[in-house]
Amino acid sequence: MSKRKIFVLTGPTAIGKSDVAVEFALKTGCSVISADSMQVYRGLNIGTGKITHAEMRGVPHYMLDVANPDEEYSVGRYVSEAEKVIEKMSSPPIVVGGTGLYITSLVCGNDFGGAGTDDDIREKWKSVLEEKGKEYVYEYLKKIDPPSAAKISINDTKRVIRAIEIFEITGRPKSQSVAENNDKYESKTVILYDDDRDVLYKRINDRVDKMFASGLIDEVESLIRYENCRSMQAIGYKEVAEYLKGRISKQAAIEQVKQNSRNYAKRQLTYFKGMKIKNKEYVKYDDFDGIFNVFSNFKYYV
RNA sequence: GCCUCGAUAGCUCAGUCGGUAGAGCAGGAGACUGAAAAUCUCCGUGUCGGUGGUUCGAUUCCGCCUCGAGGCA
Repeated sequence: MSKRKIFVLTGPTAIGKSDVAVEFALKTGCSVISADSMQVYRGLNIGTGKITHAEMRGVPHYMLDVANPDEEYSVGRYVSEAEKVIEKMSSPPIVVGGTGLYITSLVCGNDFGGAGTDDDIREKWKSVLEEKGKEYVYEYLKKIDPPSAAKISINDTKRVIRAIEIFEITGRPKSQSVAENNDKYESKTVILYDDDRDVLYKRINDRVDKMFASGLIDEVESLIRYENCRSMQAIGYKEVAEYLKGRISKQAAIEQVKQNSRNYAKRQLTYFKGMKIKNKEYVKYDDFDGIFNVFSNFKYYV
């Protein structure tokens, strides 16, 4: 059985992915699959820059609003759910989003070594971390999985604990159980870019201003009961929550949302650059013809 | 007008008992396999406000000037 084909469109936050995707979908008749770790949550609309119903212009969008804000969504869940959606499609979809890990995991078919998650194990090691310190936890990882320990910083406690978790669930060290990419799909990826960093940052700042103008604060207020949930670590939400609790001024919240968004965009750019994925190509964000050309050429040669 | 305190990296500031200086943030580069809008790693030469003086040597001490902040009139 030959591999299914997918188009992938990504780029830093505020570069204009959603619009391009709809344009492309309207021209080709394909559907859009979101690849965004925060737009999966219902109710997180303004702050995540989620496309509105009107903006979809009739194009079917998937993987938006698939979880409640108090759920703990994850890459693993994303991959299996998105795969199911793609299975049902007769023509290639366009996968659009800024969450690089979701994209690479979906396209490559990562199975994460068959290890899921185990809250008990995580909680256990979190308390060990608090009681005995990161050195102790790191030493343990060194003992059970030296190659992983060598790659992970002692300070990156999330990854240290995850590596231990994989070992405790599967009985094998992460360095041996995580499979190589198996290229689940035949994909063509377009990374939208802007050659002027300052212009990108300006666009981000303006977009944040628009979010506040369109009611971000009210949106966060309506979600404030989820403040300790994973969804509320999203940029735009955590900062506004601080404001609503009276810890920072409104102006400070706005500035922080801008700052964190800019830092996030920077990290995204680094991720895309190093993304190990086949057929990736950079196209300037406003070069619509270029984007269409890249995708349509791909259509013919596969 | 007088007095006091400031003036050091893009920003906020530390420091040098006189031997040309360092943190946080910003910025840059990088990592990333079930928290990823998360998490983590690396990168710091700047007329130490200007100008005279003391000194072997001044960003550091002294004088004057400029600009801030506050106080007294």
